This record gives sequence, structure tokens and C-alpha cells, in this order.
Amino acid sequence: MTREKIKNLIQKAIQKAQQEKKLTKFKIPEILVEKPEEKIHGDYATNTALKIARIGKMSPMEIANLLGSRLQVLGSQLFEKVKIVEPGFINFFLSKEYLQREVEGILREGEEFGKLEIGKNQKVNAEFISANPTGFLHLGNGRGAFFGDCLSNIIEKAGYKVTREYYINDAMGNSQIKILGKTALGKGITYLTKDLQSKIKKLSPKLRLAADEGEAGFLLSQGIQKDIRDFIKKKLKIKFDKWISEENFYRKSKIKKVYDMLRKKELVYRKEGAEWLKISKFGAKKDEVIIRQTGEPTYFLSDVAYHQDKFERGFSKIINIWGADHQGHVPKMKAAAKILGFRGDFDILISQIVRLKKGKISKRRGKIVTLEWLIDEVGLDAARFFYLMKSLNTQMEFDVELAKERSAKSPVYYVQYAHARIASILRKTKNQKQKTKNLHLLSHPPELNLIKQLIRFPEVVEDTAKDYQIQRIPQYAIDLATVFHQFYRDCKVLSEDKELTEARLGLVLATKNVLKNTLYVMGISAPERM
RNA sequence: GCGCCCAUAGUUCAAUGGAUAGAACGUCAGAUUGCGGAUCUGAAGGUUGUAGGUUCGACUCCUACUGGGCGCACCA
Repeated sequence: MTREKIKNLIQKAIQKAQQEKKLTKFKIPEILVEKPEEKIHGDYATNTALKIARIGKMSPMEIANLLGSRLQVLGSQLFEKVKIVEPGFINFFLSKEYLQREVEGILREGEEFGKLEIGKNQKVNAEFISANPTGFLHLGNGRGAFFGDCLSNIIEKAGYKVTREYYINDAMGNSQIKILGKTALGKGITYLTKDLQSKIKKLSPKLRLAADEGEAGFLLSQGIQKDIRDFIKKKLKIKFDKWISEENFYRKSKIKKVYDMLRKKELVYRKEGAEWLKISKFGAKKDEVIIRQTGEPTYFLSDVAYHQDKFERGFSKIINIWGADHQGHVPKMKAAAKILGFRGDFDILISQIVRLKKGKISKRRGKIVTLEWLIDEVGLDAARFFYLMKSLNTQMEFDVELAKERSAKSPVYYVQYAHARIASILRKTKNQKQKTKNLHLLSHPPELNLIKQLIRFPEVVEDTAKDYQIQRIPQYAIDLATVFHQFYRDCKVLSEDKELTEARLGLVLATKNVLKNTLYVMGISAPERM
């Protein structure tokens, strides 16, 4: 990774300066290398000199000059030049030769390009969607669904082993399930869809034997859950590794076990006829009921049991993606994690609500908009892209009109078009195999620009795996497509010049590869034709 | 009342404490006897909600306020 190489060089330069006694000895802080906004500031830049000015007891410019001259020598393989700028930035300009070699690397690595090792031998658990098995998925579920799936892909790309997990709140004691049971037994007041009516009809022999509304609800929820599962698999194209049933925790008396364990730790007390867990001692605002007056366990207790189960499975990182309506639950669960003694990363992400952007389409006021409706309306690729474009913690408005657009107006088609265009060029050549010939001929600005964008892909993967800011990926895809189209306009790929044609075919293949990898992590198709 | 999230271009959104705050759509003006014009080039458009603070430097961190969303169950 280019950025990593530069970081290492800076570190070496500091050490060297220290050995030569030009700099005082100090512990080197974390080195930041970024891509400057302005081209005149180079391809990469660092503020290291500004950062260490105080501990080094020298002016930023002095340090920058000190490091700059050493970096020039140390990085002769990478840089065309290293420039020092007020107030102390060091700007790096990559050399043509370096960029040309990178194209070779991208072609060699193919689908593996962008794969990192930062998560080597580590397991991650990502739980998302986990909708109630009593109805259909809504727009908000879609956000968690695609975010969770894409984040999982990214984390996998970073080298972790990811388990995608879905938790089903199907316990017979749950009030939703009981309400559903009432409906199943004909005692409900809720509106019945045709689908629900036929499900109930099919189940009627079993329902007659059901002990209570809880069991009836459970039976009906299984049918509903099966539909949700099929929908997720076939229409959302998300593959979960594990489907976990809450009811199953009860049947295996795991909830009882956790309860006993909490009692043993003397964290449970009685008040007002209920039993409370002392989570206020572990960072929560107040204690929480785990056993009701009626003697039934609460959802919180079963969720603690579920997390105990997760914590025991050897993950170094556990990620939960919850809807905004669950945010009050976060400190409680974090407190529980402390009680259970989980030592890995425990990240709970909250996805804010989703609305439809006002337009001709959203006349469906009053009706709840289902995710299925949206997918049918705009298509899976566009839905995924649009959901992913926005940061998880801002409320989003889904622009259905724009997402439906099958033209350059829609960013997803713009990106896919770049891929299809390359495929079209390749169709016109006989030899479509990997080209690593004559890459030294790539020296036009649009060519070099394109390469610079290509080599950023692993950096984007790294950043996103670390900070979960998924919106970076679609933005990267748009940027990549843009520089490709610029290249395409200025540089004809197939020409009389055989050697140059070979070189450009190599570049174009590398671009196709990176576009494909980018679309892949978003779960979006990379079409050969459109 | 308390807690969490948000406020950035006409709109939808970006921007690790860095340099002239960026995209997309919309608007306006251009480009093609060319590998897919489903493309490209350019322009207009901003006091980053308000007021303070922290520092070499703040959209970003802190405090107070204003406005919006979501929570604050012996629901899940």
C-alpha cells in the first residue's frame, strides 16, 4: 500500500535524523499521511513536521526540511520529488516509474487487490437487520441490511473472518409474538393481509392445538420468518451465516443459566415485586428489570443471554447494527458486556431513520413503505448504492426518482457504465488476457491520474474497515469512474500504435479490475453490457 | 425534564484537527464524422444554525443557545 510505504519512510527519516543528532530523541507519534485536496500539494502529504515541532523543540519548517532531504533519498523509488511547504507540510509527488509498476501489481493480484492482512486470524461478528418475525421489512431495515452486508465485505477484505448473524425475536413470551398469536386465533384487532389470512388458514389444525396465544404466535411467526429469510436471500442477496432464535435460548435454558450467573455475582435485587440488574454500577444510567412481577424474564435478560453466547464464541470484534429506536438500549448492553467481561471491541452502531424524498412517487402517504416495494421500484443495485452513500448516523431521504434513473444522472449507472465501457473495448480486441507489456509507456497525465486513483483502493478499504464510514466506498467508485471517463476521452486505447495499445489495455484491465472489486464490496453487479 | 443523533451550495449528501470546504442532482453555457454521447469541458451557487472557547490551524474538539429526529416501559 502506497500510503503505508510513505509512513514507513517518514518513520525511518525521523529515526535517521535522530541518529545523526539533528533531532532530539522522542517517541515518534502516529504518522498521518493523507491525500491533499489540491493537486499542487502533491499526491500524498504529511503534517508530521507540524506534529512533532513541539516535542522536537524546533520550528516546523526546520523539521520539514530535515526530513524532506532524507525522504528524498530514502524514497527515491517512489517519489519524483518531495516538496516542503509553509507552515511545515511535506508533499510527495509519485514518480511515473512507481505508478507504472503499481499497474503491474494490480493486474497480478486481480480479485485479491485491496485484500489486507490487518485482521489476520481474527474473527468478527456482525449482527444486523434482526427484524421482528411478525411482519415485513421496512425502509429502515434496508439501511441496516445493506450497511451491515457492505461493512462485512469490507472487513473481510481487510483480512478478518466475518460471521453475519441475524437474531430472531421469536420467543413465545414476547408481547409481539403474543399479539400475533391473538391475531392467529382470531382474537386480534389488527388488520389482516391476504397473505396473513392464508398463512393462518394453513396453520389452523396446529393452531387449534396451541396451548396459548404465545405458542400460536410462535407458530405463525415461523411462516413469516421463512418469507423474510427468502426475501433477504433472494431479493436482497445477503447471505447470513447464522440465524439465531431467541425461543431456542429459552428451550435450551440459556436464559436461566445467565440469570443464575448474575445472581451468583450478587448483581440482582428485588424491588416492587420485580427483579433488577445492577447495571448502574457498570455505566448505565439506571438499573433494569430482568424478571417482571409476573415472573417472566424481560427482553433485556434474553438479550444479555444472547450476548453471553456471542462473547463465548471467540470473536475479537463484535458489531451490532441497530435502528434508531433502540439507541436507549446501547448503554444497557454495554454495561452488560462489562458484567460479562468481554474484552474485545464491542461496537453498537445506530442507523438513523429513512424517509422517502418528496416527489411524484411518494404519494403513498398513509401506507407503510416496504423494502420490497423499493427494491421492485428502483432495482437492487441502485437501492444498495443509494443506501450506502449516506453516513449511518444522519437521517436520510431516499431519492426514488433519481435511483430509478437509468442514465448518467444516477451515480450507480455512471459507475457501472464505466465498467461496461471497458468491457466493450476489450470485446474489440482478440487477446483479452492480462497485459503487463509496455506499461512504461503510460505517462500521459490522464493515465497517471487514473493509476493514482487505482492505488487508493486498499487505503479506502483500510480506512473503512477501521472507522465504518461506508459512504466512502460509493464516493470512491464515483471518483474512479470519473477519472476513467476523463482518461477515455483523452487517450484512445485501441490505436495503430501497437505498443501503446498494449500498455493502455493493461491500464484499462487494471481499472476494470478495481471497479469490479469496488462494486463487489458494495454487493452491486459489474455488468459487461448495459 | 433527561439522553443519543443531526444542522454544510437551490436539493440530497461528503470532508482523520490541516493548505482555496468537495461530489451528485438541478440551473446556465459549450464539446462528437473517434474504442458505447449512458460521455466530456466550463460557469454560477457557501459568513459550515447562533454566540463564545481551546491552538500554529476548527465543518471537525469543548461550553451555552436555537431548530429538527429518535429514545427515556415490568415492549422488543
